[in-house]
Amino acid sequence: MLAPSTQGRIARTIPVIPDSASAHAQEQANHCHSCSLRNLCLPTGLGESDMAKFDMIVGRRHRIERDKFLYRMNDPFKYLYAVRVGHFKTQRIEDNGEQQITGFQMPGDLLGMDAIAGGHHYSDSVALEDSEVCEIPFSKLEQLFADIPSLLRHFHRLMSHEIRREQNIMISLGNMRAEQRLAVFFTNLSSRYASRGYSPSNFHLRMKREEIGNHLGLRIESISRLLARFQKAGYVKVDNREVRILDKIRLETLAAGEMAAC
Amino acid sequence: MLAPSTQGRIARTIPVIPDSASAHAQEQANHCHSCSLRNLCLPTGLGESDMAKFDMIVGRRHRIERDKFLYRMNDPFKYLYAVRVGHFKTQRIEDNGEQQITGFQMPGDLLGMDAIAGGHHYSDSVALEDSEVCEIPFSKLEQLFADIPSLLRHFHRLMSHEIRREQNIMISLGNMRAEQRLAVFFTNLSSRYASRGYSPSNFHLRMKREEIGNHLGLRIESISRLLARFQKAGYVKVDNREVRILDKIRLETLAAGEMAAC
DNA sequence: CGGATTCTTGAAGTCGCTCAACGAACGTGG
DNA sequence: CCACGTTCGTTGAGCGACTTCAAGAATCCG
Repeated sequence: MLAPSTQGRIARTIPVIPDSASAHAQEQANHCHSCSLRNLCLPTGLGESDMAKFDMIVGRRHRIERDKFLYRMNDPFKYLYAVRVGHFKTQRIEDNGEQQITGFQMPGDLLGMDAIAGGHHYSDSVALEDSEVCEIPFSKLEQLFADIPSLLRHFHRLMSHEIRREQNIMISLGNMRAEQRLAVFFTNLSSRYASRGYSPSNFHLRMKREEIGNHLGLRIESISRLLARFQKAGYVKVDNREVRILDKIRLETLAAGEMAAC
Repeated sequence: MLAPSTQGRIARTIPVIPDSASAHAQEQANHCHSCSLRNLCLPTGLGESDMAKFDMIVGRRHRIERDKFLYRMNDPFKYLYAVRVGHFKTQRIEDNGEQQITGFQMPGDLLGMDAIAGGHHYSDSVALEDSEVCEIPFSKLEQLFADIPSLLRHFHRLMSHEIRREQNIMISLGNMRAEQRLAVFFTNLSSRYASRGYSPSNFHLRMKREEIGNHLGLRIESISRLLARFQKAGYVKVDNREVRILDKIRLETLAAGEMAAC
């Protein structure tokens, strides 16, 4: 059954992935064709035989514990990674300590594309919970592009999509009020969960308030106050990191730039 | 002679490109191998014969008048464009009127990569002065990738580089004070002109104050005030749109996050 | 020249930040 | 299982950076 909702009271350390999907991932660990993410991930749209070829080059599946790094800035670049289970954040930390979380990744998302330009990773990737990734050797991927034009085409779409995603964040950071930024953040999370078969109205935040704030260019106190206001206004119900979207329409209106009445 | 500096008092409508380069572009309009931008542009690093192949697929060179659109959001995507002469801005305008200038492009920069994902352009591209672009049919480019692996590799580097560029803007918008953002903007412009053989310390702003402000998430009045402060502090000399960087070190210190003394 | 656009400067206002204190949840070790 | 230190989150009061509003100066360009 698709569209399992994230569960209610789960201790933080346990990956909040529906048991069925999680078990599924364990059992059929090594083949894209049986992976539930094959319609989101890099091999999307490949035929049977091409997907098998792709499968051949995919390296080991790695488990990354919570708070551990998948890669660090300036690490040599050899692999792209596809998130299989769990959540990650990518961040850049400047010499002077300035930090920006550039994105949150969930199953099906591809990590490491910003490393291609320089041969070294350009950001850190940190697991927000115990997670798993598929390791994709980039040089082998490049060889495969010659064989499978549709794989190349999809890869370009993914990179282009990443550029778009970042443009959207630029709009958020450059143009929007705090309230609107947070509304956009929630609607975005919601639709990403929806396209992965999870509940769009009922999910668990894998990141701290501080990380949300950093990503949105706001302080932790602002996030806290905004959540309180959203809740008071009846847009959402927030219990610790458990979020229930109560008024999707109003939230989307906020995200579109309409000011809140309160 | 390389490193020509931009010139002093030039009317706005005239492209502020050194005469020699401009004439060069006119005369040898249709071949990458004689283009002064071949070390920045898409065919960078190709050998003679591969560059000739690439040259074959490059379509017409277009002239775009100031304030005219190279493409508009939602236009069907057929071509990437390489800036040959002049400057552009790319912007996204949301339904509610929110606008964000996502970048300023100069000769050698590649335009339109955000369109690959959806088959339609995701932003507007507007000429800031009378400009010229080379039109690169994307479907032919894709075919060529099979022939010229090094072209594909460089294309990936360019897309990855675009992702990095936008991450840097995210840091600017999310983490930095107004002062620091402007300093970063200037040092960035400076180094881009330097890598194109222009003076890094003496250049003409092709964009309005308002456009700088929009790009940096600030109001036009803030830009104006900051420029006045920078000038008073002796970091730069600003005469209308003519900029001379007087204290490169201090400006870079500001850009790195050190607060100004004033 | 003269209207329109762009830019500058000042004064007042506001949104989000800083600082501070407290409370809740976690998780490690007894 | 509870105790206790630590991390994380909430709330309030005051402040400051940037915005908004407004007016005027400079520049552009037909």
